[in-house]
Amino acid sequence: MNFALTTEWLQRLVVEVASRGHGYGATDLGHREPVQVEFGSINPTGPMHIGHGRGVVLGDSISRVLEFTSHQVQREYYVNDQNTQARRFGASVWARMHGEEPPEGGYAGAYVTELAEMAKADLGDVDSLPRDEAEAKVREYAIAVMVYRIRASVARLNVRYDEWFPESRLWQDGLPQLAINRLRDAGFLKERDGALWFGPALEEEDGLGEQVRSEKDDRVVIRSNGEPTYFASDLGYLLSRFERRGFNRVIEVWAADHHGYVARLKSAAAALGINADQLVIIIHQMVNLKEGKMSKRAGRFVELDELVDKVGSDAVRYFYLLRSPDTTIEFDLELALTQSSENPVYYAQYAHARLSNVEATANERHPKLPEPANVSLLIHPWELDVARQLAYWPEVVEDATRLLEPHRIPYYVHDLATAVHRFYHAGNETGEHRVVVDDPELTRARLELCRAARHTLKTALDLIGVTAPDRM
RNA sequence: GCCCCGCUAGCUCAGUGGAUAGAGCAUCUGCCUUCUAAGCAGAGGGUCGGGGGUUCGAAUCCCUCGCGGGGCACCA
Repeated sequence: MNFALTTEWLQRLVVEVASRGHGYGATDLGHREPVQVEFGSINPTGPMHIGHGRGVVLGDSISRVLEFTSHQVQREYYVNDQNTQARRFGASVWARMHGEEPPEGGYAGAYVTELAEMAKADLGDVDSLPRDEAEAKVREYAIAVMVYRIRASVARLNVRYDEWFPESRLWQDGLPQLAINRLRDAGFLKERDGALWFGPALEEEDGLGEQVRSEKDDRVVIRSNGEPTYFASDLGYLLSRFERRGFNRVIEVWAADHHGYVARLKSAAAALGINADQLVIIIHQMVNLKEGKMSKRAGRFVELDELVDKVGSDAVRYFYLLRSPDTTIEFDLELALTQSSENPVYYAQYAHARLSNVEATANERHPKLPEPANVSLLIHPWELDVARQLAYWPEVVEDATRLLEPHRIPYYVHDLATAVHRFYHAGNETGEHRVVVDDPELTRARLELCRAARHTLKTALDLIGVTAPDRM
């Protein structure tokens, strides 16, 4: 695409964008494709920290972009409510309720003790039950509280979910069992050392299958003690989504520490008869603290809530989305706090607020303006530059959709805001270049440009979940 | 050992074959009696980690080496 954008073409674009409003840039790219975006699904055994925030913001923005381009999106959080970690968590709370130390590999944070106190108050007679049942009740209770808190944390970041899907529902519906039977019939499972293993299958086509395949690539589905692994649940989860719920595509957002599982899950999907290309796994790199690795056990992590408290949702979202998922973030909390007032998000929001203010001023000064706008009066370079930026927007949306890369949007927002600030500033230099002037026709033409730019700014900010204030 | 990500201005990062490689921050110089200065204009700052290759053309594609981060469980 390399064509000169003529003045006349740009002027017509301004009219079109101003009239389409917030729909400008939306396309039918998705053709109503049913897509699930699953993101942020951490074990509900502790609070979200700033690393989780990155995945949550990324998944939410991908969902927003897909919705904007006519995909039928369902946003899901997969709640691990009965895996090993959940059991350890429940056992830890149970231990604290009885004045004991958490078991080996358990959870030791202060919030565990707090949960134990809450459980004692809310589950009064739990100790009259047999130990197994009591612990299960405590686990259920503790998980429910953590999920509640996670919901609150992500809501503060302007993140929405449609479904909180519990792992236990898969087993109730018999899906992992169904998947295991299917894989067994197809010859993908084998028993060894008393456990049931899944062997790789994807390599068959490349002619290297026999060389690549080895026992160490196998993955346990059912442990030798008869307990299923998370992998067994994931097999059922694939059937749940691709077959029971009929999603054409499933997009998962994972942190880089899980990347090794990508090939395994894809080969499992293929073995189940699902087209592995329809399972899209987006890996984002880690968020590390400048002081060192985050670690729950060492008590060295920053809670997401704390960051949102101090910096605000808009700044947090913009900060995360300004980076490609492939970049590791070294997080400096102190710097984030001191620089919060000069966060680049305000540059964009300020442009929006200025436009809103100008439009309000125009309405006061000129209660009646001519219709329609005579956009041939938009001739200055700073005016046409705004229009030129507007012309780029649909392509940005398309790239962000096709590549599932929302980070392209804040960069566009910045460029559009720059054009807007220059346009506005021209009126500071010389009064006659203001939007609101004595001539109603000229005012009306420039107002048209303001509306087009403001709508597009608002649309773009919406897609990254950042608010567009009318006043700052 | 194997797998994934990164290496671009002093710092943090954009840029998936096409013009003289860009932005923010930092540094320096100007601009508020005005529709909002959380803004605008300008300056300095680059062997795009090294080396090969493909191409009319490479930060971008291929190979290789180096450095940094992450991962290779009957945890998830």
